[in-house]
Amino acid sequence: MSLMSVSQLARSGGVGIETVRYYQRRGLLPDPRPQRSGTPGIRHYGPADTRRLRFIRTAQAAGFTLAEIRELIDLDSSNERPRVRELARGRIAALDAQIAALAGARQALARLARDCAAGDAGPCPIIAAFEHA
Amino acid sequence: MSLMSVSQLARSGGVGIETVRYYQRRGLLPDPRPQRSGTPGIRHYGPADTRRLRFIRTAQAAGFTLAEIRELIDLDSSNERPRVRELARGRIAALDAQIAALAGARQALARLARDCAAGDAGPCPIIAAFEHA
DNA sequence: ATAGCTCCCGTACCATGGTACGGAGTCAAG
DNA sequence: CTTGACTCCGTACCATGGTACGGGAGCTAT
Repeated sequence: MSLMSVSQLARSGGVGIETVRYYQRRGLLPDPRPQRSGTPGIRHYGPADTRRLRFIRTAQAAGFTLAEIRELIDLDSSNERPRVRELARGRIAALDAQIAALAGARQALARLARDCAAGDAGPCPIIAAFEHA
Repeated sequence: MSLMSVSQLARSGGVGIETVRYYQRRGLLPDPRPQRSGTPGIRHYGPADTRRLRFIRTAQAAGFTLAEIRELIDLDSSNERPRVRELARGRIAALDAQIAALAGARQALARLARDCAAGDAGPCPIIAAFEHA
């Protein structure tokens, strides 16, 4: 299981084969064949690729875009930790803003759903409220 | 100011003109000219359109897609409040999940940023952690 | 009445994150 | 030595939410 085919790699990362190939095109996953450029043939992948794939999924879950993830990966090789921290802090701030916005919307929506359920007369307060907020 | 041009309507809703036209194509905003179909000429908009535009923006902020917003609008005319509540509840659940995911990512990222700032030796813990999470 | 804005309209294009397709090559088993 | 599974590759397509372009018509002020 140390050397995997693309489909095994994809499964190990919980993504589709096409997604693996897409990540390679985006430079997020190494394409294991720059030996002589243009060499054809079947690629084989190792544990590092599985880790990389996990990295991508986790960073994605934290809200990083693929472009940012690519930057993080590149920074990893170049040891520029301050820049990594800068990206992380930016993402934290964005997450805070996003969480606050969603929480606000959630509260408003929950209250409206309660009001809407409370009576069946007149215009639905959910719709009405969205026109004025 | 009661009857507006498209650009005034767009400004009143904080969107671009093209966005107004896009919403019309998507059926989110009425196209004020079904008098005789195909009548050309300049359209005029009223306060109801501004309200509708605000509704769209607010619902969007609550995470509804344009398709769902369209459904909400259609339901408003047909008085199906149970269905509106159902959509609202679904959205609340989705918001809860999304908020939890983002909060988790935020906490992890914040801790990692602290760890990363704590020392400059070895691999950056942010990158490393994402490979195993 | 001519310039200069705005409008209308269709169509094309953008970013993001994939997903699908078709043809050709490769590989292992029966 | 053929069949079937898997791979490679380029290209095209998808959804979402817009944004831009270009030509022609109309309004308004000078």
